[in-house]
Amino acid sequence: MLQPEELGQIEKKLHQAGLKLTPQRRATVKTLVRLHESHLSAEELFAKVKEAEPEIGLATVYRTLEVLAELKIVNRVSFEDGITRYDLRTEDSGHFHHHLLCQICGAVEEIHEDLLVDVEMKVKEKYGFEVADHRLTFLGVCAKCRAKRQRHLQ
Amino acid sequence: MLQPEELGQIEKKLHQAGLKLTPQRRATVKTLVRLHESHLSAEELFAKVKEAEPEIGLATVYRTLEVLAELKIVNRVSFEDGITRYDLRTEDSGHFHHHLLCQICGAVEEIHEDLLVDVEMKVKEKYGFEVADHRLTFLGVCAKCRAKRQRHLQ
DNA sequence: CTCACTGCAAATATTTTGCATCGGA
DNA sequence: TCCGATGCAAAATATTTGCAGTGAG
Repeated sequence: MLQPEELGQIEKKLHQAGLKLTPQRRATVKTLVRLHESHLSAEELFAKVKEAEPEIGLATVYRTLEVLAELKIVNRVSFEDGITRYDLRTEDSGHFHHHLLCQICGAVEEIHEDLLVDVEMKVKEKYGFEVADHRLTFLGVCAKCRAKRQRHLQ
Repeated sequence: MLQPEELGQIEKKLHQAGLKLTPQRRATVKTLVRLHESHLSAEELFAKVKEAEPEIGLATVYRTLEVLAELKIVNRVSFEDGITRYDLRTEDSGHFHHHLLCQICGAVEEIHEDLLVDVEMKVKEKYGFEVADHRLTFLGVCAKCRAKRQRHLQ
């Protein structure tokens, strides 16, 4: 929805950090914004970026992702499968988002609602731990697969 | 605390699943229970098990961990560093536990308190997602490092 | 006695790095 | 122009697999 906006924002951030805006970085960021719902791995992103920028190398994608993670533009996440995925931080709210991973169909849905405000406060008070960020994934059965299961039980 | 108890429980589970109780599996499970607070990687666990069972191979440790994960005896977890770690499920409560990962010193602390009862209910109601399990890690600064930081600021 | 299990080494998969070259600022 | 950024290939890690031999049940 606010994708072009985000694209500009991110390029600005890169610029402010004193980094060069190479065509490879542009293409990588652009693809990342376009497919931000997909939770791509480095390899997958590489394949997508290559469509627009065939000269790009996999190492550059890794290096760009590293830079983006340092600038807090993306989060590294991993869903049990040992592959690191990259998740664009939503720029609209300063808030994190959570994931719903369906164990039947493998779909990952995002929840853009901070459910942990109270919990984080409790962690701070009770354990003296200052929370800066979090990773929360629920594993279970998504609405679609639940419906499907119902149908099959008849 | 209830380690020997757990050890027996786990071996019983393996047996019930029709799996052989080889010396390698015994040694692996025993080490896992003994060091259950360490969040070991396969490689680290291998090194530890090797002390008691020098003949064991790394592949066996991987294969044993796979079996244990299938039987829900361990959870796979990963803390952003690309390495899969294995976390013994606490047998005492049926409940999950959460992690506090200190970004300064790298320590991982466990919280054995289910903070998400309300949140999971909300997820079910609002998103139609049936939660079976979750992974929750807070990233931040642990109490120890906070104290250290205070001292250095003086 | 049988077949699941194992060790070892080779194969894969994933990510990082060295280095000569290129090109954005 | 200059130094950061890139591509490529090689290296470093992490994990899986094929296979012949072994031993738990």
